[in-house]
Amino acid sequence: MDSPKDAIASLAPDSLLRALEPAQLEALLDRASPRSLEAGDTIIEQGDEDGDFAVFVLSGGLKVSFVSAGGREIILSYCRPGELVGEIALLDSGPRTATVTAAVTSSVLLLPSRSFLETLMANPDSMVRVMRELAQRVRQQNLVIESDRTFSAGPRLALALVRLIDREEGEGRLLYSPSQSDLGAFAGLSRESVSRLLSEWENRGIVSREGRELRICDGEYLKLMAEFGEEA
Amino acid sequence: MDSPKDAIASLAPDSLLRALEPAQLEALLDRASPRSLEAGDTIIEQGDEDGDFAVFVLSGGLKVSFVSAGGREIILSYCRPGELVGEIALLDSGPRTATVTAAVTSSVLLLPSRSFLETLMANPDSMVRVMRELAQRVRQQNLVIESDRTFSAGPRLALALVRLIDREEGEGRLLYSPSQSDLGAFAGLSRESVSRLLSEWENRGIVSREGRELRICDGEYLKLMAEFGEEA
DNA sequence: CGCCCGCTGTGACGCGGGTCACATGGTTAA
DNA sequence: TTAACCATGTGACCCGCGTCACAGCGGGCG
Repeated sequence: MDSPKDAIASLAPDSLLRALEPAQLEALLDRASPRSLEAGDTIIEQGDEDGDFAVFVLSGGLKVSFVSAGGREIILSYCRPGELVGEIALLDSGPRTATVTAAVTSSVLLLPSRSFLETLMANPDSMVRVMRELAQRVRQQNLVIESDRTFSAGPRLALALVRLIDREEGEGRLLYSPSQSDLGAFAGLSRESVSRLLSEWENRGIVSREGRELRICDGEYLKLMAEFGEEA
Repeated sequence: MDSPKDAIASLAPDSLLRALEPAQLEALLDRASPRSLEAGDTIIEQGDEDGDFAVFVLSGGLKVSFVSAGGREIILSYCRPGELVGEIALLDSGPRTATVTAAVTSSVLLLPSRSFLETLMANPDSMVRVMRELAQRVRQQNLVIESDRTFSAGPRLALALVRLIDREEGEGRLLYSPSQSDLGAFAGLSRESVSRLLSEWENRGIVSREGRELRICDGEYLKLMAEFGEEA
């Protein structure tokens, strides 16, 4: 069987829900609704006022994005199994500011606001974990702001790719197969620039493409570029 | 007298430390060190490994910044009284990624990691507040990323100014008197662009300058520009 | 006083990358 | 098959803003 509990057990040991006491986990799962998503399915929509739940990723991967004032899509992050999404609107009870869609077939757990907060309050340890996750997110965003402001197109795309590398699958596989438009929205570039950069990198042997699949050949190089800029 | 406790009492009612039980506050203050800062004094340095304390702003204002890979300064935010800074390194026990200096004469409270966390754990309510503050920060950063990516120089500078408006002092006063370089580092612009924009806005009556002091005349206009772009 | 240093204004120049336009190829539906 | 659609390649153009260079101006200090 593939009950939520099994899925949780297979996650990283420091993942949020694994921090809970069995009894509390049980109680939380009782009130949570599991849900399966096909690639492209939307689970949270930008602008929703009644965002009374957080989403916990059991398997697959979610894409967090919003459309900016200019009408362009901006992809903020991709969430992996074990991560929590949508808890921000829940914490400050504001409206949803981003849309969350499945990047690939995924299964998630919808945690209703009330029971989620209750469980947290009853388990300070897990609260520290949530705070830690928020802290990481702030750090990650600082990186993106730095990258946006100080680097040219190459390093920015490099950062986007590095953030997409699948840490489970070996050999430079990505979390999913993004279109060039997606990469652009993630890196803050136009689709055309992405296309030109990828061609160049393919020639240099940094990435390769088999069909529509993108493979990272020299991840180290990309990491250096993302951190230090064009000529590392 | 102006003991920390008095200072705290004068802060916004939803501020973090005011959430504590009197006994807990007492205990925390016992282990905290108050500190006075002159404008320009540094209290946290980017790269510090032993960042075992958070900083609570009692009065004045702090500037949070770091120097990017390109050597340019990036200003992430300005902290007002009642806000907490430097808790991120503490939560995930990473190194300090930003430098914190006093923008004006300020008084702060240094909260040692241990007692801070202990107090939080003992008071779930205050933990929720910290989470809320982190959530706000994430939202704010999303805004900055959006602004960086979709807007030209004008709206970006507008956002920087809006973020600097002093909500206490009426009449478009700023938190402090930033140099054009500071504004550039905050908005992600060159010093020269800031200069040109401010001149233009002064002609249009949107801002005014008395000496080195910058005054916001039409804050609403700036807010619109920051949110929707050049021609609002 | 004269000197230096930091902040500020302004012109000229160059280039990175966004935008537009169009071609190609692969995939689905009629 | 043809048509429609989408993702992708690529060239040409253009303009915003960063960079460089320099000038004026306080203000502090020896």
